[in-house]
Amino acid sequence: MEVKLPTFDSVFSIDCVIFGFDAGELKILLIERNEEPFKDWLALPGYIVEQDESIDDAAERILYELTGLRDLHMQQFHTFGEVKRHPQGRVITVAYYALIRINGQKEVKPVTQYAKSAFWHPVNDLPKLAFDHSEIFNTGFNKIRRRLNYQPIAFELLPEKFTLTQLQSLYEAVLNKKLDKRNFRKKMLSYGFLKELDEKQKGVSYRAAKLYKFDRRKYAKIFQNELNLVQ
Amino acid sequence: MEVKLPTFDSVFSIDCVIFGFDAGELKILLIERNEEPFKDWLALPGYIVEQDESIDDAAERILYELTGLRDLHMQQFHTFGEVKRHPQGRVITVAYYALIRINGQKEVKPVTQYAKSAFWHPVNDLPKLAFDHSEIFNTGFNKIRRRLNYQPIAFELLPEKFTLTQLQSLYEAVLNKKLDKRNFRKKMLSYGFLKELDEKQKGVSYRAAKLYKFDRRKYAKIFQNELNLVQ
DNA sequence: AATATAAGGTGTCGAAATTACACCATTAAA
DNA sequence: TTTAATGGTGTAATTTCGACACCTTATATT
Repeated sequence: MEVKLPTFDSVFSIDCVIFGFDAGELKILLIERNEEPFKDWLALPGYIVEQDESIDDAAERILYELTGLRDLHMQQFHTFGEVKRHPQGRVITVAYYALIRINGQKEVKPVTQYAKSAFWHPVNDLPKLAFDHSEIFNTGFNKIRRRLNYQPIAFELLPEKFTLTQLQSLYEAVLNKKLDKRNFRKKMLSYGFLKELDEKQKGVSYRAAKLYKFDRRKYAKIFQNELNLVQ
Repeated sequence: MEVKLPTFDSVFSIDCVIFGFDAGELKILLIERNEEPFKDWLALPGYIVEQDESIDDAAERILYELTGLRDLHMQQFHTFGEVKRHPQGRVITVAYYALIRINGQKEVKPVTQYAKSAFWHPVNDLPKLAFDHSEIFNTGFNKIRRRLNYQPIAFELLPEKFTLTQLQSLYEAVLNKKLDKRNFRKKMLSYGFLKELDEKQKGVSYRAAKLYKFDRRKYAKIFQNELNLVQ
């Protein structure tokens, strides 16, 4: 039996592709929908922009409502405006991405009834998503892959203190290729925006690695004219 | 006396930043508005997206109606969604750019009454534009400056057959800096996507230069993984 | 015919960046 | 004490980058 849905004329909406990095794996945030159409499907967090809020504000609000996450640095990357994207009417969607540290403890949980749940899912082997969200995800993933080379986005995904191996495995996850350890370290250190700490990794069952911090001020100075960080 | 304008709830619109290159100078296409608000002001060509057309289709249609130009390869670059952008109501605008050859003969002329005229204007010394169009232009100019390094956009601005000096002066106009002639030629030729023709420039009062063509197929092969074309 | 003008076209060398490549050191657990 | 796992390091060959100057050719001018 087919459910008859109401229709509407035309709305703006926001969809969010939120990347996290955890246990050497790149993940994105998905929700389980609780409303028709695509009820029970997995989808990107997204909803409708209000009359009196900018799209940037809307992106923050919507992400919060659907996942409980706040104060991310979200950036728009593409607008999807095909006519038949949404079964109920005309929807033009501005897609945003953000990068975030997943600390084991950080729980994600919808604040509204619109989503049943929210959770992290590895970017490899994503299931089919609602609407054209698979396409939106792909577009976003390609964007950050490219931006990795000229913006310090890697550091938003890592904890404040990180090891060079963690940094490298993040690059490898995003670029989807192996990098040479010695060359990677040489290059990263040569930029001068990594601050070596007097601290070591803890709780590992092998030789502990030195911890580093990302020095935002040095970065800003050096990269006024953007460069490629990795080949 | 203040004119009272009608208001509306919310619309999508398109604005176009169309770059052309002529006589060694980079230009964009402006219209003179024929309607309130901002009647008689200069503005980017732009208008409202219809219910039943995709934003890409709308961009093509709107550009045609306001300038008579057709079949450009337009690409979206940013969406502007501040609340107070438009005095009459909420407007979210997807901005597109395109690059085009200005052949002396190619006239631009509005097809609708919405614009009084359309014309090319050098990107240096642009006047203040209607709405937030100055900001839109700046954002677009920065985008193509960056894309110049990894997309063959230069070739869309040049005539089909061009000299290396023309190519270089286009790069110089977009990047806004002088480049070394020998290094530039060495690098461009080394990529292998320029086809040397058996023809020379005509009608110049000095030694005629060889003409080249851009070889799209070779380009596509070489640049599957994008590179920087110029430092 | 001679000259002036304007742009076309070309090569080298040093510096810097990139790449390929392998082994010993350290720590914790078994 | 041994094993397992990762940390951490240097060099040499190659490639790319950037700086740099002069002769050639075509047309216009006298």
